[in-house]
Amino acid sequence: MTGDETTAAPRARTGRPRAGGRRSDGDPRDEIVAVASRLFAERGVGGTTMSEIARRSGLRQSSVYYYFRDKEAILGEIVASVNRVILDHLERVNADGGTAALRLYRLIRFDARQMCRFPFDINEIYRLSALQDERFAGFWSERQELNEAVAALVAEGVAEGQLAETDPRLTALVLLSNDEGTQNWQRPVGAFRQEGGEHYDADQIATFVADLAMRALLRDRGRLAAIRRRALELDP
Amino acid sequence: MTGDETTAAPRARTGRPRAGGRRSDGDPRDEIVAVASRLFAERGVGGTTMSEIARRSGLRQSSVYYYFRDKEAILGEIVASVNRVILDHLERVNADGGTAALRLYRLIRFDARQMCRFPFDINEIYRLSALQDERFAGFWSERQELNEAVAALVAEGVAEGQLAETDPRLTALVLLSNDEGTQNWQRPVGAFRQEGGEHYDADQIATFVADLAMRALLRDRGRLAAIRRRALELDP
DNA sequence: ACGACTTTCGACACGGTGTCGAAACTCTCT
DNA sequence: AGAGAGTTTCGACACCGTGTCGAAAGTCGT
Repeated sequence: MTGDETTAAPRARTGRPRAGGRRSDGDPRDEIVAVASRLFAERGVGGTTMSEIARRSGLRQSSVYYYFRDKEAILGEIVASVNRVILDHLERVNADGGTAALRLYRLIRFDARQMCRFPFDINEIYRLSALQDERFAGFWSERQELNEAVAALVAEGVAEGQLAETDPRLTALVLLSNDEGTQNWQRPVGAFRQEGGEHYDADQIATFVADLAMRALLRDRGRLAAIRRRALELDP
Repeated sequence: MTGDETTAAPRARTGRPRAGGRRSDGDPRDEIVAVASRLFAERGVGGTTMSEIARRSGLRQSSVYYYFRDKEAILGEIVASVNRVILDHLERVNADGGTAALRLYRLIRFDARQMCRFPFDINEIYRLSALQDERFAGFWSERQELNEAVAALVAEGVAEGQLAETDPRLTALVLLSNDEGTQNWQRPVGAFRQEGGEHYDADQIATFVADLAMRALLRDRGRLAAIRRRALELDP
């Protein structure tokens, strides 16, 4: 949103005026993305039509193709930052320091909570983006980066003697799919919810998932309570 | 397949003959299901058209609607027995007896291995079936039955003193989504495969997932090796 | 031979995707 | 002031996939 819109009348827009006289409140691209985000959350990507996105954006169906090549291009825009959030948290966690076990706990708990709160079906996104590797290359390389970071933390914890012997690569895969699995029990909106998660909030679920992971991994499980306490201080 | 096909010429089929002279080798319903299974595994349900199912079944596109109301009806037929397999194993495991921890290990390991080998994307199936609750009610009630059975095993193990204190309901959810997560690392066919799982076979992954689960849950992790050994004897 | 039944097909309506060319404006230059 | 370029939007359309409908083309029984 530029300054124009909040004070004087918005400056004239070039281009053909819209039918029905409705003007965009801002950049049509941003509005399309916002509208599509809500629809993807409610109905999934497959259940959302370009016509509906256009209609709710105040455009005709064909106009959307002026800004986006296709529906997957809109999706790409929306999910471009998904992994960035958890990778930024990883950097923060590593910058804060602490044992590998503490940092791992913080990361897992953060990721699980984010997945609980994530409005989109991550599995649908995985599958759609897997079908178009080139266009979602960034998404996958970031996801791989996260996997490797978790595996590295696990390996570090084992080397420190705080974590018991384990295969770091498989462990990372399991931990991250634990987090993703939470989407099937609790999500802000969406058609599908498996019974069971609705009695808990995102924090409870995330803390539980992180606890269970550390119970599996810690050589001395007596240390879990202290790790949890410290993590909750650092990431309320 | 009836006896007719293997000896004498197949008995005349009523109804309009197929274009191109090709005859069905058996029940057209069964052939449609078989063809659709392969296509759903390769391309996902969403990526499979009724035209392609018809074509590979030797029919015209509209003929498929004579046997199935729509694509989801075919899917329903295919997945009708998915949960039955793991529920049957649960019955077998309970009939065999043994501690709750042993039975839990066997169940988790079996489910994870089944998920590795399952050609379809379980998450796509979840989402498609969630959108049509009435038609997939059986699927969901069986899934819920499995959840409750796992929760009950966990509760029993805690009561026996073999498993450490935990929330049985959340634990069941985590364990089963561990199993499902394996689909993203290894599956017989399918477009999507997250890097990491390809170096392991289904047995290795399943045993690892079961091990990690028990490491989290067992009060005395020293018992894990004996449980694993016993489980591998019972379920090679 | 005829009618009932079954299985299959062709034609079609409808909805969704995506393209194309033009409408309807703004802006700049002469 | 007018012309041309550019931008944004729209209408029309081709194509594809779903799903329906009525008829074709058989078999079977009376």
